[in-house]
Amino acid sequence: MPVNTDKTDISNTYKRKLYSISDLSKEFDVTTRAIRFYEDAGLLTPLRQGRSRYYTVRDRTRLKLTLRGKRLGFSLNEIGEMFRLYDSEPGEVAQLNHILDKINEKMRLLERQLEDLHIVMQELQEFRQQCRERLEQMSRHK
Amino acid sequence: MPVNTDKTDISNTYKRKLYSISDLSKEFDVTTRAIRFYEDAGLLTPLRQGRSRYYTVRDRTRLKLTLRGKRLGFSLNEIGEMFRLYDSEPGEVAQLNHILDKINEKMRLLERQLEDLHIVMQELQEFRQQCRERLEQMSRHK
DNA sequence: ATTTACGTTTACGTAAACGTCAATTACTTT
DNA sequence: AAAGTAATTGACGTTTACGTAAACGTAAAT
Repeated sequence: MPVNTDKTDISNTYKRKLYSISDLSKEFDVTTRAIRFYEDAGLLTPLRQGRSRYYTVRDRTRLKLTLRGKRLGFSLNEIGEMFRLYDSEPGEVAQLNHILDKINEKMRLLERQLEDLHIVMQELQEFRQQCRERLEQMSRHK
Repeated sequence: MPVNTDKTDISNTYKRKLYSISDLSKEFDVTTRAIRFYEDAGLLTPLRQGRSRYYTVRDRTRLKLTLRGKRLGFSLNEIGEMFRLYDSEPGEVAQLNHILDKINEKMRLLERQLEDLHIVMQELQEFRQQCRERLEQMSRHK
């Protein structure tokens, strides 16, 4: 549940769309330590009211993207790089082409990963099938 | 190129199907250090002729599987676990069912990863499209 | 015979991604 | 006011997966 005390400047300014660190921690099942660590890594930039952190919808989204990236094996640095690409004002043509290169590189990686994934899943299915046949045999053999 | 001196016991016994550490290192583009590390982790069990290591086809396959597993984000321990499952003599029904549970667990993980992969790839494609449209605009604006 | 290439062991180093205290602050509930 | 609850800031510890360097062995090539 979002933080909502309605007396702080911050929550008025941002109209109740703020999350505390434990809100996010619970929602995504990560420790608060990890969340702060992602901040150190430049992935999150929560508002500060004194010492307290308040996370916007944008932060929440970024956290979600971060965790998804991690599940795909990306390092926090790589994830940060993608965020920076996404946020960069694409002023010049050269800049835009550079971003396109980066995107294509990531895509190649992901395509390879997709291949790997299919192979491993198929192998696992075959193995599972073998196990099931073994079980069949044993039960018929009584 | 596989090791083939034809005078050692080992290469006669295993009929020329042996690889040196640098053969594998080159073929799969991993350092020899990494290969030895995988051995320490119990993933490879090369033959020994004195101090030298000789890798069988089985070792080669396992190395390939190891690297694929790594690309999918599995730890060496998890990879080892899968190898052990695969090698285990499925004596009892209980044992077999346990293996099936493990397999199903991995499959769930991989399915989630597949989802993540599709989502990220789609996001990247959209982003790429935006970049291209920007470029179009700029070139027309000349 | 000695360089060159390849391989081995041992051991310490390192980067990433947090975990785990400990000490402190702040709020709120009793 | 006291106690409990949640958050913060260090700071050090830990695990994983190797890198790197030293010191030595072996075998082929010059």
